[in-house]
Amino acid sequence: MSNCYEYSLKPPSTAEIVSTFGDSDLPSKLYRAPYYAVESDAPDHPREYAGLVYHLRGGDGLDTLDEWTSASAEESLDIIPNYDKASGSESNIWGWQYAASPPSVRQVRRWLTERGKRKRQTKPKDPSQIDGPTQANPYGMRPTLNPQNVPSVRQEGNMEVLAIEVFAPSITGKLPDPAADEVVVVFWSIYDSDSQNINQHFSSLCQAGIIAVNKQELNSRKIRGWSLDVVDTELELLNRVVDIVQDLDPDIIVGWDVQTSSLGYLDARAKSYDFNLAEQLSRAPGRTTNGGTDQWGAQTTTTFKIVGRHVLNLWRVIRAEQNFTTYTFEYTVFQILRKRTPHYSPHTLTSWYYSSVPEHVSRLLRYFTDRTSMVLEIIDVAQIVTKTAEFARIFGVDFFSVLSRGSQFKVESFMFRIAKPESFVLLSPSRQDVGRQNAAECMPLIMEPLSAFYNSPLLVLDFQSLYPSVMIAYNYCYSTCIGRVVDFKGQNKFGVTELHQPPGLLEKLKDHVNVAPNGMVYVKPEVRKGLLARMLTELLDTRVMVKQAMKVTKDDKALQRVLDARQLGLKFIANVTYGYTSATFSGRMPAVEIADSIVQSGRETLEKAIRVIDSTKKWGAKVVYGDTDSVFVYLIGKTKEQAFRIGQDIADTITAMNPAPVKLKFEKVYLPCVLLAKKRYVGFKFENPDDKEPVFDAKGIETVRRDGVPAQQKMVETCLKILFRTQDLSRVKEYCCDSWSRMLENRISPQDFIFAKEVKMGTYSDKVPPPPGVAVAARRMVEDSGYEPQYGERVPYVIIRGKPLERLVDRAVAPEEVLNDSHKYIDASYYISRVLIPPLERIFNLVGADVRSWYDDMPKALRADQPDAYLLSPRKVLDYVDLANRVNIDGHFLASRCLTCSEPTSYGVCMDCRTDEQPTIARLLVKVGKTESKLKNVHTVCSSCSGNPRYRTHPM
DNA sequence: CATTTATCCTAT
DNA sequence: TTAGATAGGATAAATG
Repeated sequence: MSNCYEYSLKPPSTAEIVSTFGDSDLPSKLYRAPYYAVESDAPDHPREYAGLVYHLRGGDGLDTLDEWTSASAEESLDIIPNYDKASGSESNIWGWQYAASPPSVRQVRRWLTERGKRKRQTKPKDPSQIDGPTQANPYGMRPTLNPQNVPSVRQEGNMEVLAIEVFAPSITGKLPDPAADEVVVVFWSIYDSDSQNINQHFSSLCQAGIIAVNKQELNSRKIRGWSLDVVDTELELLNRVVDIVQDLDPDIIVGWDVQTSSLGYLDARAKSYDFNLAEQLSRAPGRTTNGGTDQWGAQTTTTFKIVGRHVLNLWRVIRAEQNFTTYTFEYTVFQILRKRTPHYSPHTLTSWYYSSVPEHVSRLLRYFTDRTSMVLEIIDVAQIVTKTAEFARIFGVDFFSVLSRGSQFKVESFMFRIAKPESFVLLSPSRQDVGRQNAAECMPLIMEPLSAFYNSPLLVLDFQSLYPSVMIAYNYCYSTCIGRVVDFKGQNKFGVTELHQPPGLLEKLKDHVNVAPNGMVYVKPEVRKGLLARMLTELLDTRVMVKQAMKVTKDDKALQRVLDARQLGLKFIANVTYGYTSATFSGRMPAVEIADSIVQSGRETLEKAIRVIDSTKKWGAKVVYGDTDSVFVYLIGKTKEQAFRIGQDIADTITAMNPAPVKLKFEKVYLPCVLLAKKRYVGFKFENPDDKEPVFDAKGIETVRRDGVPAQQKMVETCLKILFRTQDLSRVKEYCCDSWSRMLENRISPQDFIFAKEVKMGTYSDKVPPPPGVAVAARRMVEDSGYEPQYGERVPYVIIRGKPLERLVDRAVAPEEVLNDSHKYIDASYYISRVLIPPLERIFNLVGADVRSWYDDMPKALRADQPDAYLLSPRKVLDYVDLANRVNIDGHFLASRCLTCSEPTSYGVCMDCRTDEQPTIARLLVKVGKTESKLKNVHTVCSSCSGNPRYRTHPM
């Protein structure tokens, strides 16, 4: 390790744990925490802080230790092992010290008795790496932040990742139920997440195996690259899994879904043998952190935890990282690995397992081995481990906290590293204190846009990191505020506390203060540079350095990835620091007054910029929209080239008007563009003057939202493109009418009409009908008790034709139902009237077209048998009930014609054709072939047309 | 027919 | 125990 601040992200090995804590007294929680503080005024729940122990009193049995009630911060530090008070170094705490959270009474006692006896193991210090400010390092930043000081690729920093998937046949054909269905095969694969590996072929880095319960057909089937291990019983199989985990000793265990399959299923099975899997797999034998209900884990990461190893629930990791319309394994594989993978129902898999055809068994094994290695491949391609590890280093928190904890924890951890050398102690308000804060009074500026179609260049400029810049420029911080200009309600409240400044302070400092627009007074940097300003300056500067480093190391792919992750981590902290001050609901140390100062200053900065732009004659510009930190400037009658010049001029002028580092950046030119509403606009984007082809760029509208259907996204985008390219409304109309008639004739792919929205079971009000996705999921739960959507899972559904006035919820069904039930039809008129027309109407109203009339005026022949409930009043709909019923009956007959000879029948293939087998089969095969090639064609056309892989159909 | 409530998802 | 913020648009369905 190159410097003393380097610490590993890997959990400790069993040997290390035992050598640190001894066999008999392992801490209950081995996740590495930097160090802990016990707060003084929340006796019920001492809260851990990534920082100093500054008071040790009350709470968690510690109240028996009377002598500590009056302990000063200085004294308290002594009880932390290896804390070197003289130098302020905590090097060993950052090393392999693992702390329980919070320290037990026993642990504190032991620290007490061992104090003094303990031999300190501080490493010799390199002067450039001392925490305190030096000339080279004026703010005493951790060397970790300096890209030059950190070896970008560590010799032993890589982690071993083990993927586990399991197969349990289910007799019922439903999802396997851990209470009844035994696990018969376990698949595992391990790889080394070293970022140096990117040039090697992925499969060459893996080692993999299958553990199967003895079965004749299975024993003879081999999969290349996978060792086969045969056992006699399920219990033996579980023991083999434990052996393998202990033997390979991975740092991370992963499954696509570790709650209901993979490890979660194994754990549930293990319970029936009274066998604690988590305990067996752990690195601290006999320890587990599981038990009880862990709602938080279930909703964010995983409830299954193993002491000493990280358990990743891959779908949740992906959900947090990527914006997908669904998070099925198949869809994720397609999006990330760019390949297709089939999905088989538990019923099919089970039938393969019991099949006597050897091919079936092979197929089953192949399916799962592929799945297991793809889990690792996703982790590799999406850079999950390396990215998370880099974030952990930047934030100064442990690996798992990067995934499991919120932004406050990370800001705090980072802030503390700046606060400590300054001898600042963060206060720790109680929930009540936080709740008693004043209400926020300031709001960002969001202009009402001049909604229109803009045919001349529209400039977009935004202030780069406005809030962090404001904090730096005006020195807004906890540590620089000296109160209000005028007392509020007779009090001088500041955040969660009361300010008691010495009398005469303001007089003394009156030439050295900034007064924020909300009436708070802050000292200028020459008096004291604020903690937040200091931290943000470092963050932004370091980020610039990292970005520069990226430019000069273009050839080193591994390094690029690390640097990119580092840059993103820095950006993250800078962006959420404002949020930390304004976290009024759950805040750990919020201060509304600071948040208000920032917001109001930001607002005034923007307002001033707008005034200047509007009033500067030479630009001939008009501000038509602005949101928080951005301005949209219309340059009527100017060319694209002029626009780029003026844009740069505006940016420079406004930047020069503002204190550093506030900077207005010229972002892009839209030509043409549509402003629809606040936070909703779309245009053809040019980022450079010499860009030839514009990029379709939309914000807030249906094309970028995930609560519509693919057809809606495609149609809105295509119509907009036609409008932008040709400005010919008749072409748009032609396209729309064409699409609608195809829908009415049912010449559509159901794929394009699937909604998929998040479902959060257990959070819904029972006063109103549930959202459609919830109703669909609930119905499926009745059918298959094993099925319960995970918290936040996106449940797909389509809307089918139903009786008029039937509620939408009752017409929402799972997509498979439409495919499997010939009486169910996608409700084309619902989709047209309620899903497709409204967004188009909003857009084309602005150019004077009436989209709905296009539909109303369409040749009605096609729609004669479908009264359109959405065009009628509810009363009139009732008149149509009879007709609708007839239509339904008619539809029934129409759909039920023999597939080969077209004679009416209700059996798919009529009895006559059934008896005449050979020609029927031949005809059916021809039909299947034709239909398949048709479908393939459609897919090709579809994807080539949209050009966006996101809209390509995928296996469900 | 307008307003309110519940829900979802996005912009900044 | 955990948990950045607010503003805003949109739909469905109940309510006044």
